[in-house]
Amino acid sequence: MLDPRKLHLLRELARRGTIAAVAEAVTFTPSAVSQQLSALEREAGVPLLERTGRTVTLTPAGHLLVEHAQAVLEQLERASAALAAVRGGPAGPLRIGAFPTAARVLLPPALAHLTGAHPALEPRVAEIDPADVSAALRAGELDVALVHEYDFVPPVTDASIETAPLFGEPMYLTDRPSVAAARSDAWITGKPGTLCHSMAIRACQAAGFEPRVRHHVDDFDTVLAFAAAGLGVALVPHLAATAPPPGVRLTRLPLSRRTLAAFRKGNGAHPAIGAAVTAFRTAVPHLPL
Amino acid sequence: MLDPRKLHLLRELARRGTIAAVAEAVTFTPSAVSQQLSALEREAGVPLLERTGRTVTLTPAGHLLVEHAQAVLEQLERASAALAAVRGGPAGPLRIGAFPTAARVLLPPALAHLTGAHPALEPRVAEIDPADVSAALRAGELDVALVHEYDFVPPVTDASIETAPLFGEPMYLTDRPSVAAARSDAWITGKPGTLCHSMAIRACQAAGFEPRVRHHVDDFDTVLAFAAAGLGVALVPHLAATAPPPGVRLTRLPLSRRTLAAFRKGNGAHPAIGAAVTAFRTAVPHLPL
DNA sequence: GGTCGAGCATAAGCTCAGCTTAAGCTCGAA
DNA sequence: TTCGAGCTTAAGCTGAGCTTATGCTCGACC
Repeated sequence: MLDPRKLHLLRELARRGTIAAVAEAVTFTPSAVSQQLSALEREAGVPLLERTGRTVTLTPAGHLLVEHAQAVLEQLERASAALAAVRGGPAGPLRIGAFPTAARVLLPPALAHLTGAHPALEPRVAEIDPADVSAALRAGELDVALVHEYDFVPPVTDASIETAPLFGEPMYLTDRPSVAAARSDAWITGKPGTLCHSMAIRACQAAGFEPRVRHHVDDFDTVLAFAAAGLGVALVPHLAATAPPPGVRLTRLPLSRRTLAAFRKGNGAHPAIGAAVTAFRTAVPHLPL
Repeated sequence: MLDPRKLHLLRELARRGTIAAVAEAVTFTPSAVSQQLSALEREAGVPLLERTGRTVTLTPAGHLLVEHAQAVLEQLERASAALAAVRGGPAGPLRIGAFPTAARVLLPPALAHLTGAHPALEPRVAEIDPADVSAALRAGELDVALVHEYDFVPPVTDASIETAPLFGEPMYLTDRPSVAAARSDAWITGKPGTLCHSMAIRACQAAGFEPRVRHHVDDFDTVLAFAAAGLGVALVPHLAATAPPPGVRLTRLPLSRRTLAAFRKGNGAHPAIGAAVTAFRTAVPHLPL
């Protein structure tokens, strides 16, 4: 019988690319991962990995098995969720990941509602950029996460992750009437690798130019302070722009950002996940949208 | 993460009813099964078994988990079948179960065709009554089995077993024009617990009487010899009635028997299973139906 | 073109999950 | 009341699977 633990390692290898990265994700040594994958290959009776020097890539058979691993792990997740549901209402630790703006604006009322409704639940929040959410969910470091997706930026596209939409909000540009009008300005974006960074780049590309990025700042309050000081222009979401500093003029753009809850596929039936999504949605009407 | 091996034990317990029977099926000691199920309960966090004295029954939560176990094991079976397919054509051992008539009539030409088309395949045949097929398939003692279903007898009804129809044949009654006309005769049926036994009982019940069963004989040649000796009447399928002994008159009834190939759900994509079903079907046209 | 470091595999050793045997408990049947 | 079928618990042993240690390969960098 195929071992789901080994299948999980194979799936992680398919996503992360190196055995070392898989080992880090599951807090094993690379040696252990290597041994497990070798054993899986032996049981499979067909090469799954191609070793070329110091790198390793999946064979077509490997990719095929990853597809099946996905289905198996999803079913196991469903079974666990069903057990959690039969154990009773939401209880125990619930690890929540959130991007900074959500952590500040959405989570306080949501968590108040959540712990009020389910005293046995122990929510634990960690800040995380949406770009890293899929990996953290798959690795079991998080149970549910708040993420956003922008126009121009592909949404979470991971077969093992499921999302539930929460709300949308418009985007604003500082001090210019349109993205095209900021063609020759200095830009303030998020750090490379974050979703906010990609979002700004893609929006400018869609307007026909490559932005000149001068400052990499993740916190939108700081971004607005920079803009107020005339250091550049930036795109900010509504939630971060309810009280702009004096001297910053915001123009609403035909761009939007959607916020979603993400969790492992098959885990949606888990009562704690359901309670969290409900709490998030309950908190949304109180937001200054 | 839930362990599929433990889930398999729970599923077997749901079918077989006692820990001792499960242990016998998987060739463990009852102690090992008991320990594994206790561990599963601990991981599940909810009672799955109810111990009342020396017997054990599944709780509702236990039954729920069995449903999920079924889905998980089916996905694992699919994954294994996909690997077997990617390994190449049908090869290796293939354990085939068959009821006696099929073993004598259908299997010789089917196996000739099978090994001719796939020399790397090593078919191994074991005679088995259709009533025991599901358990043997689930336990992994067989890979594919020939079974039959009669009118009046419910077909294989096991969520973990899948069937592929092969052929149907009419049934015959010895020395009487109809079942109703044999109301007061002595009957020859299969041994209690076999499908042939149930079939005869149900057919008589449908005709409005309870048969007086005097002889329990499984082999249809022997049955016909008994009938020729005037020891009773019997229902025989066409395949067993192509050369009745002198003195036995056969009447074709509006009853039929269907022969099917059975295998574990999810295993249908296994190349050896596919090849076997094809071979069975190829052999059917040569049968004296 | 050496040198360094990142990445993977193998060897050796150790720990613990999971099996067996043995013994005890419970309950229905004779 | 005794016996046996069935489950659990205790104790011990083996092997799967982890770690550490070591060696190999190859691209990057001076």
